[in-house]
Amino acid sequence: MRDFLTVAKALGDENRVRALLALRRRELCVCQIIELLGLAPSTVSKHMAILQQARLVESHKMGRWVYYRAANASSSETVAAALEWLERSLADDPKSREDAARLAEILTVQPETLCKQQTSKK
Amino acid sequence: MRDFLTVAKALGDENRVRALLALRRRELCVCQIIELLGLAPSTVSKHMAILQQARLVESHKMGRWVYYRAANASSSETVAAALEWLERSLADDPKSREDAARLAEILTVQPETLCKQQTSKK
DNA sequence: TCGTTACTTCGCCATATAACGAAGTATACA
DNA sequence: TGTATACTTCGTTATATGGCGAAGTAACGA
Repeated sequence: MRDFLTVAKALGDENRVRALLALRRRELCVCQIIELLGLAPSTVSKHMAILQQARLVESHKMGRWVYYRAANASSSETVAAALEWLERSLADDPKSREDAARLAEILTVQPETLCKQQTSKK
Repeated sequence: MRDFLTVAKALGDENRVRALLALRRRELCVCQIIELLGLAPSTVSKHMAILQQARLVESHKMGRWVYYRAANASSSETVAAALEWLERSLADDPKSREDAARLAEILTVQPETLCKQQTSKK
């Protein structure tokens, strides 16, 4: 029950759902998710921690970069079924398509360049 | 996206999930749900309104009694998939079983008697 | 080794949510 | 035609959540 509620709460925020949808196939580093969502780094970091707590995403560190990806199907029944629900409900969502297009643009820039752009914006 | 978030938020509260699980097969009037959850009538009414807003439950009025039941599968894809997720994740949940046993007791009492007991408790 | 970079944690604020009791609404029954 | 009943709506309070910037941590690079 607790696991279910943790997952449901994690899926109750639009920005987390957008991040999760973007992470369905490819993995992304935090600065790419920041760019996609247009939120402060600290906010995105918190969102990713909540998704990870719910086991909806996994992360690994490569040097200075932290990469996140959606959990694979062999995780818990609750998580697997939740990701199916997400897929069935939002695969064709307009916002999801919009984000996919924006993500394609973001991916043309090297993560390193992207991060430097973000710091210079301040 | 909005529908998905409304459903996810509705599923993010333990009392609402417990009510929804109880309503999977049989319909219940509000006083029976009040008895099951042990919450104030106004609180239960609000929870049911949130579930109904998300289209996870339907209601109909019979005299003074309002009956709720889980939405049927022919509702939206989002709702149908959400109810499957719930089923797959929590069918065997300990709390769910406990509630099922408690519900069996509650159902031995006529709703009318149950409601009167509740008002007399004040 | 000392800065820069990429991310996280902390502290704060504004808003959202869950809980209750009191008051309101609608329906049965005397 | 009241009065009791079953539920909902309203108003309030305590806590949870999402947002940010500042400060902290870990890793690369000059």
